[in-house]
Amino acid sequence: MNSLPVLDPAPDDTCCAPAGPPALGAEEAKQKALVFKALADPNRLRLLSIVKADPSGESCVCDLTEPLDLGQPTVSHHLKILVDAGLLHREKRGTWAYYSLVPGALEQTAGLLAAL
Amino acid sequence: MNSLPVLDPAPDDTCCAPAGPPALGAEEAKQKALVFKALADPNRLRLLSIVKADPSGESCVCDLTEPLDLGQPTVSHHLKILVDAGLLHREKRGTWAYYSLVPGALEQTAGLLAAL
DNA sequence: CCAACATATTGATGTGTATCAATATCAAGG
DNA sequence: CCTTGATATTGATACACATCAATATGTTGG
Repeated sequence: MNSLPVLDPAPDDTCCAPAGPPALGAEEAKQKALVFKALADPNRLRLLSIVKADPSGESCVCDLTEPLDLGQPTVSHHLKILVDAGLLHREKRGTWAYYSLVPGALEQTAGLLAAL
Repeated sequence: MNSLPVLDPAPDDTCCAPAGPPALGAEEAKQKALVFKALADPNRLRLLSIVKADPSGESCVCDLTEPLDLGQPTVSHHLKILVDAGLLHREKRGTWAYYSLVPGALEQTAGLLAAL
């Protein structure tokens, strides 16, 4: 009920600031920090890595619980955080939920660093 | 007493893995997560931004406390985390401590995302 | 409709962290 | 030496978060 795609839009203060604050504004910083918060956990990095490495480009939860040695609810929780951050895409087919990288999301996140 | 430069070295398992694990290993993931943990706070992102934006390339703590509206010990704490992550460099000249971006650190961090 | 299975949600718990007040360290000036 | 000023460290507190057990939801097959 609370999906907040942090990466996609962000079209509010990156353009022609009228009296631009000298550096990163508080709001902007909070938004960007959300993405890095999603990346600030070893298991979530591994989840991204596994999903990215899969030849089919997607993985279901059942394929992700075992390599991380975590319980299924925990993996589900981490996946939700990655989806909310705009890094992963979730598609449910039948009983299974398939997760895949949002195209360009990692590159866009890398761009956040360059734009600091 | 506990400086752990996460970014600089990392020359232990990026080369010719003998029986390479399918994706990101647990150790490697923990290391990388440390850098993103350092970035996962709005105030730390703003600190980096301010230091980067300064024409002289460096800022002292006294210049950083005011724009963030935080106490001096808190700013000092955040700066330490950024230094430990290998993102900032600290140089003390006289009474003042000057912080500057570690050259290439942000680009290297962006590279971590591409290498997932 | 019911049983079985995959995933998500909830509640509880321990750990980490951001912040501040108080104090310590340490350099410069008198 | 002592005082002043800048930065760092410590202790305490409130809040966020990672994890799991238990349960709910929802889908497939009989």
